[in-house]
Amino acid sequence: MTDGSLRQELLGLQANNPAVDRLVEEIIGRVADKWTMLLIEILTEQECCRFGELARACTGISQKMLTQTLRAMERDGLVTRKVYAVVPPKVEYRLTDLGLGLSKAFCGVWLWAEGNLEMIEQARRSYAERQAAEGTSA
Amino acid sequence: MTDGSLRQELLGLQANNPAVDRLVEEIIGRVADKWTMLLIEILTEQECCRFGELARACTGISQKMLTQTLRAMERDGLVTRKVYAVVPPKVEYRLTDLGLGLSKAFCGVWLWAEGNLEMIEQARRSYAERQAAEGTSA
DNA sequence: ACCCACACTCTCTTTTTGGTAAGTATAAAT
DNA sequence: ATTTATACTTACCAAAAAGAGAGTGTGGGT
Repeated sequence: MTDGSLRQELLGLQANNPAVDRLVEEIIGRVADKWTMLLIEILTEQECCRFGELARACTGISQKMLTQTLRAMERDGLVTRKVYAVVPPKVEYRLTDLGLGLSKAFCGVWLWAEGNLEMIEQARRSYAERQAAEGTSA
Repeated sequence: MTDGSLRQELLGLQANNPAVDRLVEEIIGRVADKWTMLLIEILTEQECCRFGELARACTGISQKMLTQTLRAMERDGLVTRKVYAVVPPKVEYRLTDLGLGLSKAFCGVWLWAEGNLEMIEQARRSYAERQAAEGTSA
């Protein structure tokens, strides 16, 4: 248990291929940002959304970021974008199977965060205390 | 299957408490960045690392970002920081149980990314093609 | 004739992020 | 006396990200 066996065991896949690793890191960096995760969650809860619905559901997002994030997700094959040739315009977004798979994968992280909220907050408090203590003694 | 049952089923926890949701989002935003994920991976592979070892293992990171990320991780209770009062200085970092839990949670995302690399790259190619096609016709 | 939807797009400005490089402390080695 | 090693910290600067807000196209309602 002192070596890399845990990750290997958990991953159970190819031995560290540096090229694959780099790609994986790039994809995770791309995909693991706040808005992407939020949009995935929203689209998991309600599978078909229009642009405006997403804007309302995704509190605090700007139009710009919404468009940008959705485009990136479309590019990566996480969502489909269906444009209706009507006026006023109508566009529907929904997760692809790929996107749904990512949603499930993220679920573990959500669970962890939900389950450990208290511990994290406590860690922060005690860190702050330690800092304060150092401040007074130093 | 048309409503939010999937997430509820997968999460199986409290009904959407907005305050909790916001905290969870904040924590995920904090924790799901490139360097944090990389450091967690490194510290999962080798449970005890000195600052310099991390710097070497985490290719491309600057001292500044390394210190910054490690401090944030310490603050959130993901790593412990053990300082030896020697000269030259010696500091050892290792994951806490909380950090190890997050490592496992991230594992699902790594697996997803590794397992779907090909699909993502293909999605990107076909998106690029569609863009190019629109460019010529429009 | 005019305004409203809706889903953007564009420009401009502010904020945040991250890199570089230099500085710090100190004991041991040369 | 000078250098070396280590783990930082600080100051400065460039680049990238994100927000605000106005503009766009068009068919239908008034």
